[in-house]
Amino acid sequence: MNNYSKQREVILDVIKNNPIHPTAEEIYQLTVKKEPKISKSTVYRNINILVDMKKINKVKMTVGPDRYDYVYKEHSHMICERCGKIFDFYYNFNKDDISKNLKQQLKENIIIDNITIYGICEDCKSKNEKEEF
Amino acid sequence: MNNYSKQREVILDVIKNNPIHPTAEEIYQLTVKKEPKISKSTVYRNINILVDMKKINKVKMTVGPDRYDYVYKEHSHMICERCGKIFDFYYNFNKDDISKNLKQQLKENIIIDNITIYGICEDCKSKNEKEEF
DNA sequence: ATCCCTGCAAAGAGTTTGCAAGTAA
DNA sequence: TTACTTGCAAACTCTTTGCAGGGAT
Repeated sequence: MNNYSKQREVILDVIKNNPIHPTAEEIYQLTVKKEPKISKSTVYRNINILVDMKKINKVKMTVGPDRYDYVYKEHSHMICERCGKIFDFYYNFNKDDISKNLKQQLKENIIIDNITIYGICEDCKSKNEKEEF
Repeated sequence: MNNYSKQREVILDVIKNNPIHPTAEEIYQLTVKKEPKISKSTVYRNINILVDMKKINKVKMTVGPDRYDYVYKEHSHMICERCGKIFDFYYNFNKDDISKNLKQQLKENIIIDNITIYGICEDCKSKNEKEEF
């Protein structure tokens, strides 16, 4: 399926060592320091391959480009809808019970991959103290 | 802040009466039937205004354009990562407990807006029976 | 030898913006 | 009459793709 590629190795390494949920652009900027001739399309292509290989996760943002996340341990994300900051956290969702509910309501067996919370972080909340929060 | 606008009313109406989680393009196609001279930029502008007004929700897709959702009752979404289908469902997440955990782990008071599950639906699962699911 | 990978440049999808004219308050 | 809204077209951001050459197996 996939041949070895130095570029892909460096890209994965960059994502692994930068737990900042980098965007494709940030991954490119970090990778190009180690592989000066790499092109942005190679970065995009390999990011997609790594997502398919389940070595990294794509994190959907409410605003701005997608971000990526090295899969080191199962965790959840809380994403601020205002500023886009991503927080990792651990929570023991009752996946069996959620699955049971999904099955009842949707009449489908769903495989739960991950659970994401969209909300407002403290900084953004305090910037909006006048509003209806 | 916002003046009345016929176009915006029609757009909201279209979203309200089409619980199919339409994309901006679909909203435009449905709206243009009632308002033949409306432009796509007006649709985009008003969608953003309606999101700001919290009359509709933006639903982030794993693939393809964003979709929109009339806010009629609090519910959660399960989004298939393979085909992009959105399922509405109701689940009584223990938001107080989740908030408590977020506070402990992130040292921030987070306002939870909505909880989205990303997973694989039954159709997509059976199309991949050979794989490691 | 065959298939996968690369860089480059160009194209693509989806969304936003500047502008001059029109409409609401 | 001031501030918000519109349609149009152009610009913009992010991502994907076609191609010819290079590298892995």
